Amino acid sequence: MTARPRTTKDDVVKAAGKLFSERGFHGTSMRDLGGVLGLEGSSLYAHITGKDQLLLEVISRGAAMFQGLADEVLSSQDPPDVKLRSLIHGHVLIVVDHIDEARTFLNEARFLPEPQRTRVLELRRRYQDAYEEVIRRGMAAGLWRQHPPQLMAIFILSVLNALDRWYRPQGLRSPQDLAVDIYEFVTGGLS
Amino acid sequence: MTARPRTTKDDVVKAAGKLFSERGFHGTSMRDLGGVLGLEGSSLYAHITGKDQLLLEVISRGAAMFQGLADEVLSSQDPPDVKLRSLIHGHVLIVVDHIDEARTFLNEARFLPEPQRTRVLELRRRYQDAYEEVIRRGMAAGLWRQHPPQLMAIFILSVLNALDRWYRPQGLRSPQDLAVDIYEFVTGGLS
DNA sequence: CCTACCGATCGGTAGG
DNA sequence: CCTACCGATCGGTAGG
Repeated sequence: MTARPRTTKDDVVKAAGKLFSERGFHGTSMRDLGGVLGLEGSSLYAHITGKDQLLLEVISRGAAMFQGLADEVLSSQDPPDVKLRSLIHGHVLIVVDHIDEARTFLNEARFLPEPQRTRVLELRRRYQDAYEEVIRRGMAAGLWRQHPPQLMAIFILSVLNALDRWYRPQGLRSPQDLAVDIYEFVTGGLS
Repeated sequence: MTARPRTTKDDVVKAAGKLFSERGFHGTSMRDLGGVLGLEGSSLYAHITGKDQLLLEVISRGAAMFQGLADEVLSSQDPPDVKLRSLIHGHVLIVVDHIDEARTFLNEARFLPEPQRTRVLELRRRYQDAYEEVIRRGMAAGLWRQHPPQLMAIFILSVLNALDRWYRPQGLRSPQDLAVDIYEFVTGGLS
């Protein structure tokens, strides 16, 4: 009655994200990955061409979510403070809902072969630029005190990017509450 | 005339810190490490008993510096705001002056075998508790607005622990300036 | 998707 | 600190 389970490429990429984020890229073997999927390590090569490609695939998923958020917020007509609020809320939700891809994107990109490594670092830079731009406009509009926008962007992203290190789903605070707390904390620093 | 260079255990631990922090523990082989010291990989075992022990040694150096800072600040008679300022300045200086050990302590501890791994995580917890305690006392003294102290400690440490990801010695900002910027940013969030 | 296997590399040891 | 080496494991391929 129940459909026979069949491993798809999506299953492989998801499982790889979990292992890469927990044990690191170099701490994960193809046999480990096969093991959690109930396959031999060599069988994975029916779905992918190599371990490096698998890493790129996981990281690209993470990158796409953050870039999608930045594009959406930047193209809106909201004032800068609302935009910053949207960036923070969106970022928290991405980390909460897709923690493996987010962690791999943030922590394992350095193990990508060139030129992919450089490309991913550029994507992270573009994401940071989105924050910087919103902050700059908010200061220009008199919403926040004057500070170096680049430094403020780094500080805000420091708080957001550390989320994956301590966030636990069973925690008392909902993702929404957490986003509000972070927004208030960082705008306190901007005021 | 010049003394013959001779590799000491300290050289080995320092070089290991550099490689572990740059390439990760599992991305560094004993032969890699020997290579940067001008030795064969097998020669390293005259100085150490194993790769795991080497990781513990690097991490212990990082842990000791942070714990030393926390002990010193907590035992002082300064008011909470001065204590927080001292913690932040001390933390910045540790990261700036000993970035390899700090990064390895922060990022590679999960690869330690048990029970060392748990012990190091407890040290990190104790370090966070120091921040929490200072924040709690500052709030009780009316220096800062009431917020959950644990959450504030996490946010402040998020900014501090992200330092190793972007700090560059050739940057325009001196470590002292940076510490002031961080203090103002996070106390803005506390006010 | 498995079996059988490849050459390369891993952490580590023996003996000097 | 090196040479010579160990068994284990690595990413990956051939063939079915």
